[in-house]
Amino acid sequence: MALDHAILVSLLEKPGSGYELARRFERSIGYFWTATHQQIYRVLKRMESDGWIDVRDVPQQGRPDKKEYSVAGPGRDALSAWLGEPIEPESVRHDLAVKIRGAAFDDPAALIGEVERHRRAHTDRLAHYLAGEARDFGEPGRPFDGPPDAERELQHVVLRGGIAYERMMIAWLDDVLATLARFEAGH
Amino acid sequence: MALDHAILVSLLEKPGSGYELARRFERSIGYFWTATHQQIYRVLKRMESDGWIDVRDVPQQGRPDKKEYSVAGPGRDALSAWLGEPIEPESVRHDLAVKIRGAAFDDPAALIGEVERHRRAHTDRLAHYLAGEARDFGEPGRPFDGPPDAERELQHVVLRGGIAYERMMIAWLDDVLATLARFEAGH
DNA sequence: TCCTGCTATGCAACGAGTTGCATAGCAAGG
DNA sequence: CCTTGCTATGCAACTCGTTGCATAGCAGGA
Repeated sequence: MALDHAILVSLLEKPGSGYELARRFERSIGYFWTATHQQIYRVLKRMESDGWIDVRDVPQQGRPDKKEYSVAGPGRDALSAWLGEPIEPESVRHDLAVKIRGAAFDDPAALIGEVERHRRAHTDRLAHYLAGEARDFGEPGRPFDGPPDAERELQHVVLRGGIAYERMMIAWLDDVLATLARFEAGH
Repeated sequence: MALDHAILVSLLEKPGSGYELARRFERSIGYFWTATHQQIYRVLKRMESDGWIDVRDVPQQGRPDKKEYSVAGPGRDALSAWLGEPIEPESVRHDLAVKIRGAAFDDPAALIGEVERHRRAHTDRLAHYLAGEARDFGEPGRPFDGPPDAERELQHVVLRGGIAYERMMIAWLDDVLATLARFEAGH
């Protein structure tokens, strides 16, 4: 179970509250891991009582206080141990693929709108990734020729993975649309 | 929740027992949906008591009897209704991406072996898909120019999606390996 | 003033998914 | 004969993930 580890990594990149983590899981981390605030608060509570993370009460003005979490020694060790052990290739769950195969027993053409909707979601996300890449990793921001920064480089390669995934999906959804079009009424 | 619907689609493609379904979920269906025999038996029981599927006891020689399930009217209706309603784009969970970003706080080069292992798993799966494509959708098996068979065409487009996914993953893992190599000891 | 909306945290209940274990018949090999 | 292994089905316990709801302070607009 990697939610623990996803949270640890995020807190190592930058300490923050449960709420802030939930927001990150809607953005950057959300590109490869989803979690609701409920899961996050529950895991934070458990990791704190296990001594994996430290809490610090931060009073704020103009908004409610927050608890800022940061990774403690045991948390770092747990992450390190997890990094060292092999994980299984992810188990896949593509609702849309189920729908496409199921469409053979219904009206295939009726699925076109749904597929187009998904295609839009993927082009939107691709645009979002590309904007993020230009902002955070664009040439202008890197005029110095210092030593490579591991954190930055590794974030970039993960983002490139997201970009490759979205491009692949868009191309495939075009393939799906072309296939569905062949079954349109009258043919 | 689409496990119900994945099972319905599979039973429409071909009626079978819980055990046979479990095997399909290790093969063709498993390319886009995973499920253990426990989940399958549980769902079959519920769908049967809801009248979505019919059972038929099939005595066998040389092996235990089996219960063969097939889709009944209400099951077909339920599938049809589900096909008609929009679904959310899948939520992603990539353990490997978490590990890669986490590696910045450990030894990045130590991840190389793990990434290579995943790369091998993906090349194996790609080879498997391509063999299946050649077997089931190769030119020799389609010398007739009749009307397009929806079931077959849609299975093929889903398989092409799997192939595109594996190719994308292999290319990305090469990118990851090149990135990790830059952090190797001494650099 | 009241309503809406954002930050911030949390409980309780439920449903889905995982893991360990159990049974039972039959085949094949040592 | 005994063990291993495959087909075939299932229970029980547990963990993980989702959903609905609740609280509470403060900001901004109608």
